[in-house]
Amino acid sequence: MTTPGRGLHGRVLDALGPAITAGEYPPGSVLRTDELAQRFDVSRSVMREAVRVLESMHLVESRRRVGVTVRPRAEWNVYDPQVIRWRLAGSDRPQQLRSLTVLRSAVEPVAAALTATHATAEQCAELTRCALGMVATSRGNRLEDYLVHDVAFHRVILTASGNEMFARLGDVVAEVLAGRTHHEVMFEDPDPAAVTLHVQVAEAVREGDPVRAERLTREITVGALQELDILAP
Amino acid sequence: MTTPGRGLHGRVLDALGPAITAGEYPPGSVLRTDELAQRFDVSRSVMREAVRVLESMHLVESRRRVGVTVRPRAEWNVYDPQVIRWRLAGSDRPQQLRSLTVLRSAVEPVAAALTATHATAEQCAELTRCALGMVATSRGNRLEDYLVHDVAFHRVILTASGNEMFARLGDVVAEVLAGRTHHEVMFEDPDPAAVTLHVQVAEAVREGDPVRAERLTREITVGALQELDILAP
DNA sequence: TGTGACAAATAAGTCTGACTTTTTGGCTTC
DNA sequence: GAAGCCAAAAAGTCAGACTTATTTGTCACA
Repeated sequence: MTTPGRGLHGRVLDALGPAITAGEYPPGSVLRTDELAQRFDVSRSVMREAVRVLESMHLVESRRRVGVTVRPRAEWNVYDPQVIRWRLAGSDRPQQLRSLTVLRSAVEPVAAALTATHATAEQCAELTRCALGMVATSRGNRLEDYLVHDVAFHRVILTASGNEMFARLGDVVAEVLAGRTHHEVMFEDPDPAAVTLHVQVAEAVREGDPVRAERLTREITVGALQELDILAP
Repeated sequence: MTTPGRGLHGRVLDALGPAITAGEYPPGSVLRTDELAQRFDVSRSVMREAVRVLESMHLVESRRRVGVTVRPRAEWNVYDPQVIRWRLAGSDRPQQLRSLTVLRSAVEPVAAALTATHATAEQCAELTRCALGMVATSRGNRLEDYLVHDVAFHRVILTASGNEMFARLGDVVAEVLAGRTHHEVMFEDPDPAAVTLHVQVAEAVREGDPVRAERLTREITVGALQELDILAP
C-alpha cells in the first residue's frame, strides 16, 4: 500500500491513529499536545503536524485552552484510506469489513454497467485476462494467486467505469478481498459459481451489455454479502 | 458546513486547496515550503502544517531535496469532504457534480432498501414528515424551503440504513442537492412526479418493503441523472 | 567513452525557546 | 444571584539554528 512512517510525524500517526480508531481513547477524551510530544519523544512541531492530520480526518478536534478532543465515530472521515487501514488493522475489523462489503454491493454493479457501456478494447482484453487468470488459479489451493487476479478484475471494473469516485474505491475493494482471503471466510478453493460469474461479467462487458453486466455483478456482490451473513436468509 | 479558517493554517488551506484542485498548479508542479510561507506571510511551521494536511489528502507529496509536488488527479482523496467542497467551488464543479450524482445513483437505492428493513418508528415518522414537507413546498416558487426538506429526506434514508459509510454521504448529497437548486438545472417548481416518488418511498419504508423502496429510489436517482444528461436517451 | 565514487548544494525535516491569543472557570462585587 | 473581571492553561505562532536525505555534477579511473 502506501509507504508508512514517512518521517517522524508519520511514525506518530501510525501509533496514534490506530489507538484512536480502536477506541483506546474513546470519543470525548482530551489529549494535550505537549504531553503527547513527550510520550512519543518528538518535538512539539512534529506533534502538531500529526494532530493537524488527525484533525483533517475529523478524528480529533483541537481547541484552545481545552486540548485535543477525540470526536464521536459518526464524524470520522471513514472514506479516508488511512482510516480504513487503521480500522481494518484493529478491533473493529469485522464491522469495517461488513460496511465496506455493503458499499461494494451498491457500487460495483453500477460500475460494471458503466464499464460495459464504454470500456476500451484494451480494458476489455485486460478484464478477460483477469477472469481467465481467476479460472486458472481457482483450484489446487492457490488462493494467493487467485487473489491477485480477483483484485485486478475488480479494479478494472471500477476504473473503466470512467467515474473517478468509483475508481478511487479500487484500493478499498482490494483491502476487502485481501482481508477475506487472509483472515476470514475463505479456507478452501473459491466457489466455482463465483468464478463463472466473473467470466460472464467479462463477457457481458465485451458484448457491451450493461444490463447483464450489472445483474451478474450484483450476483457476485450478493455472494460476498452472504459470506458475511449480512443478507437475511 | 464546517468552520472555515480555523487558525492560520486553515486560512492557508482555504487558499491553496482550491488553487490546487482547480488546476492552478497542475500535477507535477513543484512548490517550495519556504516560498509558500513567504507568499502567504506565515511562518514555516504554519506552512508545514498546511502541507501535511494537503499531503494526507493525497493532493501533494513532499520529498526531501525536491519540494512539494502536486499529485495527479487520479490519486486525490476525492471522498474527503473538504476536497469535494473545494472542487465544487471551482472550475470543475460540473464534473464533480456529475460524478457525485452517479455515486448517489448507486448508493441511495441500496440504502433505501436497508432503511426499509430496519428503520425505527421514529425514523419512519421523520421520513414521512420530510416527504410531506416536500409536498407542501413543491408549488409557488418556494425552492429554498423545498430544498431543506429534500436534504433532510435523503439524510434520513442514508443514516437510517445503519451503514456508517452510507451515513457519511449525507453531507455529500446535501451539497449536490444544494448545488442543483442554487446553480444548475432547477429554475422552476420541482417535478411533481419526483415529489410523488419521495412520498411513495416513505410509504414503502413504513411498510417495510425493501424491494419497493429500492425500486422507487432508483427512479428518483434516474431522474437526477437525466437532469444532468448523464443517461443515454 | 562510459562508469564509478565522491563532494557540494539544496530543500525538507527537526528541535528549541520565547512569545501571543483565546477560552474558561473562578472570584469578586454589586 | 447575576454581571463582570482576572488569572491560569493550553493551543497557536514565530524565528533561528541545526540535521539529514537526495540529487546533481565533477573528476578520476578503467
